[in-house]
Amino acid sequence: MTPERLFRLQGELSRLVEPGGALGEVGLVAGADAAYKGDLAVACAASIDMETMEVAEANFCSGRVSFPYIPGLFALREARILMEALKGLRARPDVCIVDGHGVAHPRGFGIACQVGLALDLPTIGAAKRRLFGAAEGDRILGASGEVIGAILPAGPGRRLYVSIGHRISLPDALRVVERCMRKGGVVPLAIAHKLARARLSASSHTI
DNA sequence: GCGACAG
DNA sequence: ATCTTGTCGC
Repeated sequence: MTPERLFRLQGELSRLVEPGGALGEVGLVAGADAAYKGDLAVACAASIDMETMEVAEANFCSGRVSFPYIPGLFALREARILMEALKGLRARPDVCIVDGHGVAHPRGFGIACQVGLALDLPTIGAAKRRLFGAAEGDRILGASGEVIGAILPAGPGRRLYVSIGHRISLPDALRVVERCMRKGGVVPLAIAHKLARARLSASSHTI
């Protein structure tokens, strides 16, 4: 599998992304993230109650990762383990926020798209740094004259790049993310991040 | 040729 | 992302 083949595949798959879909009432919003120690990875899917912003359920998946981190191919490293963590949740969340980009990607198919498409789940990509596209004004991320995402202020000197993953519109994605915003960042992602790191630490301390 | 480059 | 001390800001 050459890099060129992977690039072409991402481009083809990007056409399967559903940039809309009716996102009804959101009761559970999941956050998906992973922590690493060498090639050992622990992923956490944290389901958050949209009303209280409290953890309703959390599921983990640990394993070895073989693919290295390459900008643009992040999904090949982390999508599988994130999906396993998500599939293990007893209650299927209404939408999932993934730590990474959605369509704001060189080939329009970031990790949020891949996870959403594979699980047939509405997903949102939320990244702390830009990968593709250019800021158009203060709040819009665009490319080739198209809006590919939004830029949200996220604390002193910090920004959040939001783009759709699958089966959701950008306005709906923004509505969900903004409701999840706190001082510490995006609650579902912050929780998933914290729990993944805690689980990783606990497992590595086991003899 | 040079810079950019999710986690 | 992860490895890590002191340090700047509220």
